[in-house]
Amino acid sequence: MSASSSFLMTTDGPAEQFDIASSKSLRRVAHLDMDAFYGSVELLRYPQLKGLPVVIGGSRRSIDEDFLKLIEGKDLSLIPPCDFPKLGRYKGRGVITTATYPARQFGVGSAMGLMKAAALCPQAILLPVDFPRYKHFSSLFKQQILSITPLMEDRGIDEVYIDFTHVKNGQILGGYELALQLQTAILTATGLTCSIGVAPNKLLAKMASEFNKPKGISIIFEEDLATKIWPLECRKINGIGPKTDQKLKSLGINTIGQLAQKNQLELMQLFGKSYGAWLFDSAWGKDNRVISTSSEPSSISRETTFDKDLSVNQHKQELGTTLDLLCQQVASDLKRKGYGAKTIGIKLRFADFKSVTRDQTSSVYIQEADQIRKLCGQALKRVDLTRRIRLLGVRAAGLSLMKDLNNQELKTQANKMAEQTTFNW
DNA sequence: TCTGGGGTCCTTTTCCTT
DNA sequence: TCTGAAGGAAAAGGACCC
Repeated sequence: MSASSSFLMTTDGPAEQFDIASSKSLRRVAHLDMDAFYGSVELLRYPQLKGLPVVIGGSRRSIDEDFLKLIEGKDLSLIPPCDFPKLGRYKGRGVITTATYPARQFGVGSAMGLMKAAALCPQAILLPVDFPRYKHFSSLFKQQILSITPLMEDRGIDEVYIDFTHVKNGQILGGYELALQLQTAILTATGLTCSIGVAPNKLLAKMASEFNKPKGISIIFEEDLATKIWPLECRKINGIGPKTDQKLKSLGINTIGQLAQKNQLELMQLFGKSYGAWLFDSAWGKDNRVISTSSEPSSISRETTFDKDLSVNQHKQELGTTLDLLCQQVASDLKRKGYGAKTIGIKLRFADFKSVTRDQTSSVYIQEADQIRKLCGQALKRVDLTRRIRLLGVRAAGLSLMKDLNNQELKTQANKMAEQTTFNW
């Protein structure tokens, strides 16, 4: 798999970059990114779609049901490609979650509206998103990593950071040896490929993992900054998004190298104290964040976009039903994960795509759908509801593990909650 | 023709209390 | 009673990421 994988050699060669003789470990951090994750997972069960334009997304109940009918009782790998639903037949709201390379050649990309994508490539095959399946493969590849390296930070469904510093083979060729070992283990266990960047810190490792996709391994040392990092666009820094990039460009800053030549104080004046300082440090490859192996959620939310924009006057019932459902979903998420929440928030997005949020904080931790619903009602009273509504969401924040709260506390809570007022659309 | 859903983090604004 | 300052907490919004 990796015979062609790249290895970024520095002028002196990698062996000179760390001191094996004194067995002093250099900090080596890896970023591992699965290659085209959703699409690759789908191709494992529909290999006949390899090389064809395929998009995944737009999941709506109607599509999912049609799709289930199509595949029911069949040998999935034998369904002819012409039987799969085509993008051109689809009408309605939704976005592309991901597109395979053949589909991208038509200009179709993730986050694109389905209708726009259909206009560009009507013949593309549309697969519904199968999140449980991706999660399953996600845990498979992470298990492989953990069986080899103990310090792994979960960064989402298809990527992780790994601390190579004190792991066996982690220092050989700057981390190349261990990266290769991980790639092989993951391919054997899942049939999926990944790209790995190894660097002195997370920031650089993340950039390095993008260098040679797919199946790449890229090794970066501190002294590679000027040659390997500075020529890149600012947007390649994880944390510089479209807005900041635009602002940087308007200042004549296009590359990371140009950003590094700026005065830090000036950046702090332009972008704010903390973000400005961070921009400067990032341009100089500085990042001292540690690998965090555990994390607690700070919020749990559910939201949904309606097929059509709804008005409170005409669609009172549909809005009410949806709000109830979202509250029930958040409640069940909270219970399943064992959390209580003190703050409940609602989110509305209007027909003009503008959003508002309103939070309501309770004096006690709550978990039940009707308690959440009551707080949502209080929050909704503070929103101007004359505009048509596109999206409705419910969020629980201020979380605490319920097992940490004692029974007496919970009883007091129940009493207090009984006093809350209700809201109807 | 538009633009999902689930998160995190940060900044600014608003509100409350002293 | 009114006003203003100060500080903290909560709320709101925005940017970003996968």
